[in-house]
Amino acid sequence: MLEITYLRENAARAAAGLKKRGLDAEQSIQDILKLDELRRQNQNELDQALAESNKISKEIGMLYKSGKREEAESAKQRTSELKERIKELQQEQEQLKNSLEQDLVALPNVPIDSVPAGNSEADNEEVSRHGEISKLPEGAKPHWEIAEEKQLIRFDLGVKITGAGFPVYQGKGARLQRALINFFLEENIKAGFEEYQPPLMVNEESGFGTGQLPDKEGQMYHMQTDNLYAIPTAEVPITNIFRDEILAEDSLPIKATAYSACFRREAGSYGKDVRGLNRLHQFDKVEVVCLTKPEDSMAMLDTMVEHIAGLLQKLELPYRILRLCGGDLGFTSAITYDFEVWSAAQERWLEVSSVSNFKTFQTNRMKIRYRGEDKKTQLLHSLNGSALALPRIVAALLENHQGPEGVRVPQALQAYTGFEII
RNA sequence: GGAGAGAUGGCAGAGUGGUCGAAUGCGGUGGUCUUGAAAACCAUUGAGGGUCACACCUCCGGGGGUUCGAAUCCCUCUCUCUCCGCCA
Repeated sequence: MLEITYLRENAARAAAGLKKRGLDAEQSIQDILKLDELRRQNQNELDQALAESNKISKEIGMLYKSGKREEAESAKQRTSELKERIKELQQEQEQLKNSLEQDLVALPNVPIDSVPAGNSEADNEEVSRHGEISKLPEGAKPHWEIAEEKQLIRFDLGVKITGAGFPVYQGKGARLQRALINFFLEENIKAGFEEYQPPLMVNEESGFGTGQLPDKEGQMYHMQTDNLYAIPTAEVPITNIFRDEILAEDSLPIKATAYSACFRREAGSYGKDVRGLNRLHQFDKVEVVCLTKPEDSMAMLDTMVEHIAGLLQKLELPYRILRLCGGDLGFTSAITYDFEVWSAAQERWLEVSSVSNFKTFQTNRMKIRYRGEDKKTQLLHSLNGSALALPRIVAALLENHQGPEGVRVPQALQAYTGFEII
């Protein structure tokens, strides 16, 4: 949710920024500012009426105390009209607040200056490309065939016990998963992130906090009996840890990492994109979440990008970094870098990480603040990224590192797998 | 699943109809003292809205009600804790 104070002062800038998303928001921003104006007017009136009413009440109290019953009774008469007026004003205030909130919540984050305009993936900017994209030898296979042949991932068993999109990992496939999780966590810890193990289910409030609710309600699994949601990413519980907190300046920046299973209904996505590990209902991911002072968030974004790039390099995977265009940007993000690894057999890029700076968009909703030197509370900036999502990494590892002897485990990972060849 | 207790400021914990945004203690901050520190003492210390700044308004788990007036009374919801049962 954008800050109303920001809109008051930067209406034109905001509208220009939102245009990069292909959104003409000029009118709705004007509407919001108008509502804001009305609301404040109304509140002024209401406050005055309340002040008056408070004053009279106090007087009545004192009159009773000094035994002047009659005067007190007559003072009571005066309040009835005032009470009516207060009730009216309060109802108006409620309505104004609601519509203001509703309109405000409907606006996506304003992209920062460096975000290119554009409508779709095609307009994303390739920032850099790393590693060799080598042609695979004759007879090379897509990951799902390798996984099936070597009994690493049992899609059939997943279907049997749960359903499509819930694979069973077996033998070296399971050990590879565990190794990757450990590898990512250890690397993140080395980079200064603190490890957390969050709940895999969250309440409604947390869903609202990070913005999954109410918009993406259908994307989460919902346990109706207890009204809990299975997390689509560790971002949700981790960021919500800090909801409604005022953090001490010297605890910043917050750098958190967590492994979690992630659950996504992926309603409406079918076709070849869902083949193998490309898209699942349950998958593993190690996430990083940061909270910084406003002035530090862009530097933190760079640090995160660099760190994630390092992970992919250690896995010896060819990858590229994209700066998403306005139209491809998530609702809450001000700037996002996507990491894509090359799927050698499918001959296409697969997204494995998305690193974003949300500025105050999330923290405004969650009221995550800190107290600066001037003693005033101020909203923090939040950032997060995958470091990394496993399934597509596994797909890329199997495909890119396949050879006549089997699949080669990258050096950096061998300490975690305990084997060199799959 | 059964029974009970509770939800107040960073924490602990008073407050049962009026000057209570809320005693007290701890913690935090500033100061006095000290070579320095500790201790002691003094002062200060919730959040949000509003304002150029004040004034002023709102908030004692959420919602509703009674009343001139509610942290305090009533209704309702949510959550937490304790005991018993079951169980990894």
